[in-house]
Amino acid sequence: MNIKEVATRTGLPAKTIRYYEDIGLVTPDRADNGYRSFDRTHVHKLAFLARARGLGFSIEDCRGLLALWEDRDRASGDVRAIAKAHLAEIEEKIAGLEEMRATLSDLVAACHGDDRPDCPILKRLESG
Amino acid sequence: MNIKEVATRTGLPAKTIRYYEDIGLVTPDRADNGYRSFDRTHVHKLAFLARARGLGFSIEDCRGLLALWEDRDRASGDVRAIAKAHLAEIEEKIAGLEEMRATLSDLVAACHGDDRPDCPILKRLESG
DNA sequence: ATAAAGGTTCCAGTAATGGGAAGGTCAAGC
DNA sequence: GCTTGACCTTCCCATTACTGGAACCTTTAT
Repeated sequence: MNIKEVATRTGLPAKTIRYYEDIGLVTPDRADNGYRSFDRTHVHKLAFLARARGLGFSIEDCRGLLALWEDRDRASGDVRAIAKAHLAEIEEKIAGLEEMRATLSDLVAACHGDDRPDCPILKRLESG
Repeated sequence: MNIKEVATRTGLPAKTIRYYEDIGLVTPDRADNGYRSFDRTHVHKLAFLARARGLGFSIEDCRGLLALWEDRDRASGDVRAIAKAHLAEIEEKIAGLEEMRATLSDLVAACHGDDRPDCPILKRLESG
């Protein structure tokens, strides 16, 4: 299977698939003409990566998850630990963004938003 | 005023202040020895930048906000538009992260997390 | 024969810094 | 006067996870 079809099947851009090969996440075979040749397991692996990335796991997280995935004897506790750490990060990010949202929506609400030069948003950025 | 003091006053790392000069956000004077020389207005501007960045405005947003801030005749509607767009972005990010959190916390809850190799998290990543 | 659609490698750029090298400057202490 | 240490300078490389583009080769269809 050539790269374009893999791209269609996994939803990953061809560029990204090549990049994943570069950094050692997949190792497709090569045909005589130099084209990458993917089989079912490669596609499966890439689809796994696409989903994990979609859930916001970093590339390095994915590397770890892949290793665990391919290790028949892995402990599910290891996977859980990665997922839990990731969950904590997500929750932190959400908290930060919610703080921003609160401040910003206060500011937007306070701003009359017309042609007058008086603007509470800038005032706030000016003086803290 | 030398860069270190400005860094202390604004909370921005010296590196970042130099970078902001590079990209044209501030233009400190230069002393005879080549050192950057900041005055009150520079510090004020940098403090403004620090706050705006702290609220998650991008550098380019900041450039726009700074221009409006320095324009005595600006319309507060312009500022409000930037802030509203940013608010919308933040809300999108929060929504995305909350989806991830929901999925992940389901997965973590479903995973027994012991030494057995059976892991619902990997199963889910495997089959979508 | 030619053109389109695919494939390849490599180089550079993104956002917003951070790290560190190599070297100039300044103030204090001896 | 000299040294030490803290500060300043510029410059280049690294980060994350790709994305775009150039230059070039292969396959397929007309």
